Amino acid sequence: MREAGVFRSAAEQWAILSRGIEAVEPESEFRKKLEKSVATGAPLRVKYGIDPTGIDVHLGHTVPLRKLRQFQDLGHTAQIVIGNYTAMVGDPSGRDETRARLTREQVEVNAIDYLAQVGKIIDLNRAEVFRNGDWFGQWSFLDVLDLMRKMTIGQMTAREDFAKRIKAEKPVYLHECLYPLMQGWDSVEMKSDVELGGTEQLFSLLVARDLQKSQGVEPQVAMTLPILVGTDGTRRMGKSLGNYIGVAEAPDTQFGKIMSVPDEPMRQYLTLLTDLPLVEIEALLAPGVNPRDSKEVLGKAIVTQYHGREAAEAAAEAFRRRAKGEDPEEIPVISLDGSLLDASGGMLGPVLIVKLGFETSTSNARRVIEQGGFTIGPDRQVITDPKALVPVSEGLIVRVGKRKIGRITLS
RNA sequence: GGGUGGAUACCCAAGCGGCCAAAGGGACCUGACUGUAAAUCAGGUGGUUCUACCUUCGCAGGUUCGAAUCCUGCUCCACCCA
Repeated sequence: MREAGVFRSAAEQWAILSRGIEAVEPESEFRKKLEKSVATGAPLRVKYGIDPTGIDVHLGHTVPLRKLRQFQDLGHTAQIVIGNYTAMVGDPSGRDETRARLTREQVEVNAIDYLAQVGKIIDLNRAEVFRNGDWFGQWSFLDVLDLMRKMTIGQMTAREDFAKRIKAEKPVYLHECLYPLMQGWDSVEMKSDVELGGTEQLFSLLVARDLQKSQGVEPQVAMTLPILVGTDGTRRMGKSLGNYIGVAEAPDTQFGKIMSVPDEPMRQYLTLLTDLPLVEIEALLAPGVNPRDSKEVLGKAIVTQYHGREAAEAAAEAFRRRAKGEDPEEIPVISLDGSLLDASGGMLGPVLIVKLGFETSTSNARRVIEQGGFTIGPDRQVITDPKALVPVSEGLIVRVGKRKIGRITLS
């Protein structure tokens, strides 16, 4: 941590801050702000907005958050704004569908949960936290109209995401048009110098400049970061797409998901999600290096950030065992109601699988059995007949597929 | 306000009276293989007391031996005209 008013040179800061970014608009203004900050000893206020719409902060969110942390480490002020009011509007950015509206209560619960997760990356003790309901909640309809007159339909519909939806004959609601204006107004209230966001946020980030100028506030610069692709390697990481890795997820899950990411986005992941020096990253990506080994380095680096080095090593080890077909060191114990067994201590396979929570329907469990994905005991006896009675005993090890495993304890 | 087109399983999207639990793609699951929970290949994916039965094609009714498919009303969406 640095003392307030003590900064590295603007050039040094630029070298650190420009890593992995998509763009800074306008760049010259940003350099000037840095220089001015060094000269006057006044830290820059760097804003990052979060919509408390869900509860899982994933690696995609950490890209701007990690950048914000870099600013913090250089002595600047992190400004987190919780869009508790805008969440009730729904951000259209990068979306081809309208977002659902959330209730006040949901938003507040989410906000608190969010901050807890964000705290893994940002030092919240040194950050300013805002809620935009603090100002929007006070507004009258007249204020809203005043805000709306700052932009035209033409400007609005020029946005790619809206244009796309219009072309696809999908609805664009008026309230969604208000979103960038509201987000921009946050910057007016917060007097932000820099705002971070994904590339799809560029429009909103620039709207803020106009609003700030109109209110006599020094305009912010927009720093955009690449959109992280998800574990499928093609689409953006997102909760609704089911291709995300959450910061709150278990070490094994995080590690496993990293290993399942296709080879292509490796460079992006290494650059944006780790602090590894760029030369080391190039070495990991060099031809001849087994991508599996590079992914292991990446996986460990990421799990370490959220769970510590020890957990990362353990996750890597557990993964290796699984890959070799060995059982994990610790097999979870699952209790089973003994009265469900018949007189000879047997149970139908599909029923057993559902009772253990490995599948949600007996039909599904039946299919898994027919496909040879169900084994029992230390010698991994394969059961392929869904009608066969499985002899259940205390301590029996049951496996479904490659990842689901449990040791039965009767109760 | 008028007109036209549309609403199908997790998502996209065929089907337009019986052969439809509903083509195809994505996603997911299982198996084989391996560089791994990559890639590739094969199979599977509404539910159940499973060679049968039950529930599903925006919602509610109706016609018919029989409807996702035809008719009526309703809800929602897009586009065109005003």
